[in-house]
Amino acid sequence: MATVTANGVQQENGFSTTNSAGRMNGLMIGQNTIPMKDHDAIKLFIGQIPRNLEEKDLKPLFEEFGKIYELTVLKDRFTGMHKGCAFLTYCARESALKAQSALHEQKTLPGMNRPIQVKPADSEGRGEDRKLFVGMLGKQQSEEDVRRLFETFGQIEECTVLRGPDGASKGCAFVKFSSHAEAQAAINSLHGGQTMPGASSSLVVKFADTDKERTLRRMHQMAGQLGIFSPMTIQFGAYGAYSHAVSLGSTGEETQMMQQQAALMAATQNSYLNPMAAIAAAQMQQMAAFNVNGLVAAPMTPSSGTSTPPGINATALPSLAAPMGVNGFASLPPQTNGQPNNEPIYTNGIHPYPGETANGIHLYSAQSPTVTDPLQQAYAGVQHYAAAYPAAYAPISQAFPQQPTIIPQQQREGPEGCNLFIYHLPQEFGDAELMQMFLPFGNVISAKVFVDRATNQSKCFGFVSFDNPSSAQAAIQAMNGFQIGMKRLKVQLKRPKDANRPY
DNA sequence: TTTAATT
Repeated sequence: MATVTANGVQQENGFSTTNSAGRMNGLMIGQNTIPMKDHDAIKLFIGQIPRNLEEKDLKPLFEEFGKIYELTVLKDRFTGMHKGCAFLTYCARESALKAQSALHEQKTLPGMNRPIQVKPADSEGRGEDRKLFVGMLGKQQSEEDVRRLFETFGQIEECTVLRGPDGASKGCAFVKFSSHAEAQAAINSLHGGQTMPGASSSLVVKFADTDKERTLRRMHQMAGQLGIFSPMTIQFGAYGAYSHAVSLGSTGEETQMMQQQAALMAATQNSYLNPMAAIAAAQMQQMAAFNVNGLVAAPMTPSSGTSTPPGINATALPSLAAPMGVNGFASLPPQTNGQPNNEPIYTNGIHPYPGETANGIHLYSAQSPTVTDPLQQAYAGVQHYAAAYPAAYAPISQAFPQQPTIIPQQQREGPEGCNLFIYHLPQEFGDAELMQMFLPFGNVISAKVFVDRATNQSKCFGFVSFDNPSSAQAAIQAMNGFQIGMKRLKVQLKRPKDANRPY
């Protein structure tokens, strides 16, 4: 029995039902309605979604164009962090087309500085083998100008000039053709052929980077930035090894190893001033921490085949490789690629420090003489945080910055059991950094660093309030003992006797 | 001079 969908498209599949609005609902079998979609339905990628919007918030916006078959907000699989984009499949192909033309680049959701993106997901078409990067454009050249330049070579599906937040062109663009051959033809004719007004050299037309290449470039940039400020020889050593691998042309495993090292560098460099960078490093590592065997790559050991970079202290190397092998972010068997392993494995995945027992009690003989390598210490700090991160998974609903509404103007108390006292904060930390550090664990209603009135200097302690006790507990679990520089944070429930005083 | 994001 053929039925007609809400938008009038004939549908050849089975027994349909309708809801109260008269829309087709799906296939009814007994009491259950199974959603149906067109065989040629299009999966859409939705970009530029504010990170506080979940499926239920998005649904009304998209339902306007037809019955939704599936809507999934993308989350980081490890941190649960909203990625700011989603996949959307309508039951009817036609709905997808309507939504795309009505919404793509047509409106900007609150808090975003770019318009919403609605287009077929990458999985729908073939890869990026028909997308060109165009460099050395004039800063004045618009999408239209670029289009005119390329339209003789074929059907242009997409043309975007890259712009900064202020809207100024970055002098480059992406142009997507409907076929690889068209794209190739454009390269052949245009690359290097002319110099645009204001450009420093001739036009660049080449296939756009793959995801892999992009990741590599980011690593490289990050490593470069770290190198500039790096006070530690070992970081230059790590960077050297990384560059070496790049120049060889990287295999998957080498890429993983580079990511590990980059993460390590980030952890080291930034844990003094910026634990968020350490957090970012931890997130990066999730992508790369383990090789196909589930074993950790041990890239920096002298036996790994990669030459030991000049200037690196060889005795420091095993101390780098070993902790990676022992502790993953997930609980893994204690395999270490042949590295000796005498360390206990803790079932909760958290690796306590020397001076701290497995159940988290501080003995406060903390700075063990056996852990003196600052890199290792910094790494341990990241490990501690990252290992405990899954515990913070559930409460995450508000993402990092760009949420002006959750930045408190003044200190607010949460309910009993929701207020934390944090000591041993870095001198440089202000309210904003404190808040950022605790946002992953839930809804922070207040974050206050105490400041000396006379000097305006931080007193290195502060208070953070959540709106529920389990967020507070998750934060204690993850952040108490978190190493920043040479200090470890003390994170505990605020003593109730202060409860009624603002401070 | 390589995007903000692609399960």
